[in-house]
Amino acid sequence: MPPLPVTTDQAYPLIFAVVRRIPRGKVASYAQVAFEAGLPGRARLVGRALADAGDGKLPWHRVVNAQGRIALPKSSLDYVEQQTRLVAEGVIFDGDRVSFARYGWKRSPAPVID
DNA sequence: GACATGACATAAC
DNA sequence: CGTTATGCCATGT
Repeated sequence: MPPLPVTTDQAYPLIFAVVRRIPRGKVASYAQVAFEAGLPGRARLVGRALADAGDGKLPWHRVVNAQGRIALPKSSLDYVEQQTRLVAEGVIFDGDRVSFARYGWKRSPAPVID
């Protein structure tokens, strides 16, 4: 079955709920947030949701693009804000990128069966 | 309704 | 590393 159609009014709360449970010091990609929210393939919608957010409590800074980079113009104040907040949480930038291997949020760490 | 734009992703070259 | 192309979906003109 194809993904159920969801209006943005319904989608935003789902997206925010996922973003809210990204732990401190961890990051998630837009695509991952969309996926966890039950909206596969809607990464762009996540970006819009965060841009529209305005909720001061929302840890929007823990969402970066698939390359581990901040998805904002480097010249923007929001860029600096996001980077500063991440660094404050202990995230170390490798140049302008963060390592998903070290800081990527894994909802439920898959137990390795050997 | 066509067209452009964007806090995106993926693949190909 | 880079650029281009394609898919994607909501908004604004």
